[in-house]
Amino acid sequence: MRHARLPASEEIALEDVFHALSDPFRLEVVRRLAVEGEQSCQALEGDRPKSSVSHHFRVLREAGLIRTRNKGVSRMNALRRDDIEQRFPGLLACVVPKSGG
Amino acid sequence: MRHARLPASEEIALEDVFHALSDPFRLEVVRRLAVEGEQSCQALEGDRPKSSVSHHFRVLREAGLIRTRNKGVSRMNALRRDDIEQRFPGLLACVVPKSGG
DNA sequence: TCGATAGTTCGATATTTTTCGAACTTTGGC
DNA sequence: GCCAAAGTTCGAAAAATATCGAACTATCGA
Repeated sequence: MRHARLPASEEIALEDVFHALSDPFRLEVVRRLAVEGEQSCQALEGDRPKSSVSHHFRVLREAGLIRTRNKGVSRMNALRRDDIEQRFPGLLACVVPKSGG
Repeated sequence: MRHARLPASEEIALEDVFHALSDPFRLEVVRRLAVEGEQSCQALEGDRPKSSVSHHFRVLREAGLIRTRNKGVSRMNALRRDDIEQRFPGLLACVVPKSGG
């Protein structure tokens, strides 16, 4: 299983982040990861076939928004909060519902 | 000349804003409007033909990012700073170079 | 090792965007 | 009214994305 490339924090490009977040499904995924923490792809798929879900997670990963690790038979996706905050301070706050504040 | 619709502040959709800003040319336009203030389309066109420039300004307008008014023979485009800030506080700060502060 | 589960990759098709020329509209100046 | 300048709109062609099934990979448990 070849893993898709993960940009370093400094390499995250604003255009790519915006493109990734311009899709309603992906925006919702990011919001849920922000609120609920690390999740498997399956936990966030709607009715979509898995190839479509996988595609959207890949876009998020390549944009630098999420990181994926193996956990048993599934893969857990986590928002790269600190990396994003460091690179584009305040961006996440615009995206996620105000989280306990 | 039928004017493209301009969403009210409350109608501005985050997906649309992100889509509008995911294009390098449009992102640059927004940055320049932020720094230099109101500009004609011509002042910001690169080498592009005017139909292409017009298209990009329309995307920005329909996303709710800019407002356009007639000024003599040209049209001046202004960033909808307050509307955007009201709807998505902090978003513009992620996009524009830190402006004296 | 076999089967099941969770994702990924590939390939083809569909949809959306972008690009650009040509024709058109609006405004200003003569 | 006529011409030029600045944009807009239309239409067609090119490019980028999204969708989805099928085949493939990796991990767990029996």
